[in-house]
Amino acid sequence: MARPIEFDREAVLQKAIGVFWQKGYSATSIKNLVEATGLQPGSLYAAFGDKRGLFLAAIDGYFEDMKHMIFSMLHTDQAAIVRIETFFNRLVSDSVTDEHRKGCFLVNTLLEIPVDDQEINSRLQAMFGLVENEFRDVLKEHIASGEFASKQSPEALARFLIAGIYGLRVFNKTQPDISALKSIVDNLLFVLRKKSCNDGI
Amino acid sequence: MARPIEFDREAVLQKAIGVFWQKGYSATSIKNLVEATGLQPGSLYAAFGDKRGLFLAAIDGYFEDMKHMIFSMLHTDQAAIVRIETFFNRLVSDSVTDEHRKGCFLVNTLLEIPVDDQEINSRLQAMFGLVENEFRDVLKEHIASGEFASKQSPEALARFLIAGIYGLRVFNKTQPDISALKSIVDNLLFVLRKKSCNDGI
DNA sequence: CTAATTATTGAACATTCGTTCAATAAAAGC
DNA sequence: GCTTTTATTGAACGAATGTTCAATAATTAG
Repeated sequence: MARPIEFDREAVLQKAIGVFWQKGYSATSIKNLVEATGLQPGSLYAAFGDKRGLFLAAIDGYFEDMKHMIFSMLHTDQAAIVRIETFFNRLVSDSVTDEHRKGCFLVNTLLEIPVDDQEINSRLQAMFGLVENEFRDVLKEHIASGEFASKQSPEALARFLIAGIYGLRVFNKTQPDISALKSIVDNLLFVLRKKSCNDGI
Repeated sequence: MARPIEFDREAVLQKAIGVFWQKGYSATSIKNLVEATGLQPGSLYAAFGDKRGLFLAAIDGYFEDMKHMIFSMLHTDQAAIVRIETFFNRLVSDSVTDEHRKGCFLVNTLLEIPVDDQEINSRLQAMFGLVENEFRDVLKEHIASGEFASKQSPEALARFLIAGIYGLRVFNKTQPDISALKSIVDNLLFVLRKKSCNDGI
């Protein structure tokens, strides 16, 4: 019935994610996106509305990828604590591997976008909330396993791990040192390891 | 001999810090700075060179203020662990007080500026390194006090606390909740509290 | 008061920004 | 083959960007 779309929307989106991830929203120009995607401005606007629309799509696309990675690590038949360890080990190895040290696109965005931008911030909040709930569920299992006795709620522990993820991502920006990151992870997970001993707080 | 400068350089710098802090480097325009400082472009350029020069001065000015606050809390006659507790309690109360949730200007900048900007990143690295060393010294005292027995080095523990600060600052962007922040701090400081028990890592 | 020096002003500069749209190209229906 | 529909192109738009500089104002030295 009409001329078909020539480009692969998903491929274009991945290119856009790469640019926004590396440069941030404000520092990314349409010219940058045109060059990276190979699309002309008109096609970009027809497909995504405007720069902000493309950015929102980039955030969503990134989170979709991230969600799959996280789920694949947290939903295995291993012990709960092992799954969490796996997650953090992967976070460390990914951090040192990333040569451009881009960190987490969502964390970067969270700090770049002003808090009064409700559209973006409520999205980010929902995304981080979803990850937090994933950890909470795994921590429930961990507690139920009897390997770990604490008065703390799985919710509080999940928030602690989420803050730990943030800390690692930012730390990697200043000191991309694998042994430093590993020792931070060790201290983070220490809180989840001992049977008693940790209720004096 | 000549016409004297009318404005207060320090006051202008503080205004500029406020704008850069709230909006970030890229999203801040000269117009924003002109409006905030009350200076005309020409005066701004005469005093600070260019936008980047003003930004660098803003970073330096912010760190100077921050350094004084940190030093005042970490150099008291209280026990080492109490000083660290004081620091984190202050961090939490400041976080929830900050109605614009601007977080830490330096952390925001760290995530905004690409890693290949050596001039800015080496400054930030030096600044965070200085804070890390402050914590390391207090942690040395803490270990020496005998209140805490661990195989871990004060350096590793300092890195852990620094990552904890990062984590708290980012966490506050998504969930500015005082009890959540407090529980994160509790878990952070738990690592420094028990005498033995924490060397199984 | 005059001359010299420097600060302040704000209009003007060349770019770059995000965005639009008429012209063109490519497909499908008849 | 012709019409219809939609995708692609890329030049063009006004607005905003960071920066400059000639004109003006304010001060001191002599």
